[in-house]
Amino acid sequence: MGRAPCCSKVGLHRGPWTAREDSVLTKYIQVHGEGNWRSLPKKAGLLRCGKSCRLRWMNYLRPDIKRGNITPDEDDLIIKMHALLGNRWSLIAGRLPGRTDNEIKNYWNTHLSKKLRSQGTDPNTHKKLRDPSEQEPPKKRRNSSTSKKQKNKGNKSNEVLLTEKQKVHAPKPTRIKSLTSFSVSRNNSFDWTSGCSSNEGDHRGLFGAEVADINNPWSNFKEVGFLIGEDQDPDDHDNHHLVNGSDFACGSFVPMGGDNNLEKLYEEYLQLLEIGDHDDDHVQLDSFAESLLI
DNA sequence: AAGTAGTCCAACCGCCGGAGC
DNA sequence: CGCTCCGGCGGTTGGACTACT
Repeated sequence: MGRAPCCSKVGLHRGPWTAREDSVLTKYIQVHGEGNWRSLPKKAGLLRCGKSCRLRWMNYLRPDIKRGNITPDEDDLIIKMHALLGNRWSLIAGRLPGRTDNEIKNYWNTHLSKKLRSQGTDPNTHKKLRDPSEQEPPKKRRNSSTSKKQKNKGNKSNEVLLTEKQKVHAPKPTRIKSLTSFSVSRNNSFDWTSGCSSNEGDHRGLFGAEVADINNPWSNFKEVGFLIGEDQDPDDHDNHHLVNGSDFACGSFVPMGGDNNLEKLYEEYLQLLEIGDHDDDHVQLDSFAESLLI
C-alpha cells in the first residue's frame, strides 16, 4: 500500500516554472517564510504541489544560491567529500556555500565521475580502476521504454563507503554566507518581514548590511551552518569558515581565525588518508567523517 | 543545412525518517 | 505502539541545447 501523493495532481502545473510563478513564490516566502510546503501553494495562489514549490525554492530561488561555474577548489572539495560521505549530496552541499545538493549531484554525474574515470579512478569507490575498460562508462542512451517502475528499487548503491547508513545528528548542515549577513537556512523558517529588502529584482539585495542589525529577528536564528564566509565575493572560495553547528547553537561560537579552512579540512582529511592500515587509524578516519556529519 | 549524438540541468518521483497524535 | 503527515533526500528523467557528422 503506497502512500497517497503529496497533493492532488489534478489541475496542477508541472514542468518548468514561469517567471510569474517564481515571483509569486518568492514574494510569498519573503512574507511568510519557508515551511508548510503542503499548504503553501494554495495560500500563495500557485497551481503547484508543495514539493515542487519547495524544490524550486531550494534549488533556484533561494537568495543565497550561487550561480555559475564550480571552481576548482569546490571541485576538489566535492571529490574529497564524496570519498568520505558517498552520495550524500545534501551533506556535501552543506559544505559548499551557495551550492545546492541538486547542483552538486548533477555536477558529479556529468563532470566529476567522468573526470575520475579518465584519471583511472572509480568514482564510486575512489579506488584505482584495474581494468582500463572500466574507465569509460557505458554510453548513455535514452531508452524511452525504460519503465520508471524499475527505478528506485533497492537503489542504494551510493552507500559504497557507508555500508551502514550513518546517523546524521542535528543540527543539519545549513549555509551561512557571512557572520554579518545570514542567508536562509536550508531547513528553517523565519520571519522575513524585517531585514528584507524590498528590492524584488535583486534577491541578494535582501541580505544586505541591514540584516546585520543585532536587533533583527535573525539574531534568534538557532540552527547554524558549517561554512561561513566573511566575504560576499562569490569568487572568493577560500574565505569560508568551518564551524560546528552545536558551538553556534550553544552560543559559544567563536569565528575561526584562519583564512583557508577548506584547505585545512583537505589537509586533515589527507593526513588521515595517508595513515597506514592500523585499526586505530580507521577509527580516526571514521571519527573525522562523523565530525562532518554532526 | 539537416540530422544525429551527446551534454546539461531543472524538475519529478518514490522512499525514508521524524514529529505529532 | 501504530498511524498519518510532512519535509527532506537521492535517483532518474525530459527536453533544451550544443557538438559533431
